[in-house]
Amino acid sequence: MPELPFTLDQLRILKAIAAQGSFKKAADLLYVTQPAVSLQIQNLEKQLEITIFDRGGRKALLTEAGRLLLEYCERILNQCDEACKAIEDLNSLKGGTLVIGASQTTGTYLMPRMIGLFRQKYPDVSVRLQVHSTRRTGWSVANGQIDLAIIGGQLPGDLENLLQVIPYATDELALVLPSKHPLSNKKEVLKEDLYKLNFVTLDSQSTTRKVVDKLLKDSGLEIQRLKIEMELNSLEAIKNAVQSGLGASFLPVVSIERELAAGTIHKAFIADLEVKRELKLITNPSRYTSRASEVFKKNILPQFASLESPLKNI
Amino acid sequence: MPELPFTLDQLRILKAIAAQGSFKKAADLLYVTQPAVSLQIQNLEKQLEITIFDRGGRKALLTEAGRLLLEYCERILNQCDEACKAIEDLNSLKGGTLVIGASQTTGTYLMPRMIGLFRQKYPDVSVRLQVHSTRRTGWSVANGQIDLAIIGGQLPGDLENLLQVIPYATDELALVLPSKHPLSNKKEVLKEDLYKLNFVTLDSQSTTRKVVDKLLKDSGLEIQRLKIEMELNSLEAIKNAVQSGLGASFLPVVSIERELAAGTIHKAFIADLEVKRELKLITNPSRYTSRASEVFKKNILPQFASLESPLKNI
DNA sequence: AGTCTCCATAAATTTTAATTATTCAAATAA
DNA sequence: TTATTTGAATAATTAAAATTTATGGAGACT
Repeated sequence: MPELPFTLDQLRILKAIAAQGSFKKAADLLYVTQPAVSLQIQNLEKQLEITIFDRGGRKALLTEAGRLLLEYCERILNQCDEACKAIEDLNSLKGGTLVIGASQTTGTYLMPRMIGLFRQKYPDVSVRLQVHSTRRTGWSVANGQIDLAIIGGQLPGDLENLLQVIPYATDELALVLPSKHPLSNKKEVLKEDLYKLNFVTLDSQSTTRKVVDKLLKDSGLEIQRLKIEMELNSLEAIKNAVQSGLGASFLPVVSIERELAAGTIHKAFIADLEVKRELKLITNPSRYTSRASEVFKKNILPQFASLESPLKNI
Repeated sequence: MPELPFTLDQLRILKAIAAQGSFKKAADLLYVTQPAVSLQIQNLEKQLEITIFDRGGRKALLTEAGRLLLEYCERILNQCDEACKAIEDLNSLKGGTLVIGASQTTGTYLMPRMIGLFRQKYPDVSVRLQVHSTRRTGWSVANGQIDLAIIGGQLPGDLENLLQVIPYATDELALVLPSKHPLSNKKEVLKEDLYKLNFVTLDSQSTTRKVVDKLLKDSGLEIQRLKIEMELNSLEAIKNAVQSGLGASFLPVVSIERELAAGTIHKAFIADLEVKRELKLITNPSRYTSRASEVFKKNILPQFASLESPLKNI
């Protein structure tokens, strides 16, 4: 590693003298005294073993070496200014990238709206959405590949206390029926009715499926008595299956808003059962938080938060 | 004038850490202690209001802002290195330009050889030769447009004591005759013989002409008695005229070497007269002396110097 | 748990840079 | 010419900044 033979301050002084044609004027311009300027240039000349200025007459004139150095000087100082600007832009969210993680469900039905809102406010920050399993998403947050993530399931225990997990909204997992199903006419269904239904479910690897199973079990249902007609690995496929009358399912309400509005699918109310899960924001507290990530958490997410979410208090 | 938000040292440290992945290793690399590195990065982060490194785990990882800054950092440091190299080259004569002034005579017959020798030794220094009148050459040296000059005449009085004038060689102004001229057979001619000759001379503006006139006058000749056949403004033209038998002339020996060797022109020895002028190096002592100029004066010129020249003692 | 590595922090020291005051030299003006 | 002004160099002092030594704490590896 070679020593640096000059400092940016010296270059700045050099540039000022060259522009002003005088040590004194340069000193005034830089708000320092004239000897400060003289000494710095002397140091510079000593270190580079060159003479930079001809101080003969009234004006300080550049020597050949001086002109050469000045060229580089201007280039270097310009680069410095540019660097500053780029950093400022990053600070003021006029640049940079926000990397968001999400599970299949949140990534498909929730994130597009959130990201849309964010981009509307900060059009100069580019956003990258990575949809992966809850597990993998968690790890990405842990090792910094992802700035923040929204998940609907449970993190592996080891990650749970490594990361900051903030529930910000509840997502109902609604019992949905084909619109021409007999139960669709009832005002509400009972737990017992569930055993009579054929279910189309997500495959058992899925986080959402696990959540549903756990919630049903916790509320006293014997899930092994539920009849599973088929297992699919896509919510869209399940929605189609339900609409075709193949069976019932528990689906996140966020994923069926359009179908409910169109009436092609029926959402049943269960008298004595509420299947709800929490949507959580996960971040890595032991890592640097980008300004964009900060803003997303503070300004965007609360607009999607339930009333009881801690985010509402920010 | 904006303040500089960082120093080159900080950038150097940043680069080292990024390369080594560790504050400590960077410190070792730069031969400083680890806290020095830590503090500088902290200052940098404070001044730019960004976080540059994620110091969570075993390795120090760049944040987004850090990566951005590093890009500029590398560019800036590269420019610095380049600047150093350019300066070094200039110091070691691997670049730069030497501007030499000369009068017509020296410029035509002497400088090409000198410059040839210089370029042979320092092929990376480009040389610019400016041939002008002695007067104009003198002024160019005075105001720094020319690094050094070789002249054969007298400088205007005001320049004389402003510039450094070093006689480095004597140049004989030989009496030359057509080879078939009757006097060419004599071993030597006398002053008196000059009055019988027809002269072809430089025009009266020329420095060389003035020098010749002055020298002849000083040695007791009545120059108005000398018959001037014609006045030309080019040495080459005069040489041709002499070779064609049109008359005699006083010419610098340096300008007729080829013709003497070929025998197409005759150089007469005058018994009681030596017409010699001094060739002088002129420089401006109150101005910066480039390395190239220094070297030219110390290494090249002495090879063309007469024994009694002060340059021989360097 | 224990050890090791790495980074942060604090206090002291050293180094560097800036200021004030003064001198010197050249350019301008009387 | 001499006096005055202006710009730069120098010296001594003061102020600021970076570096070091010493120490503490947190995470990683055994």
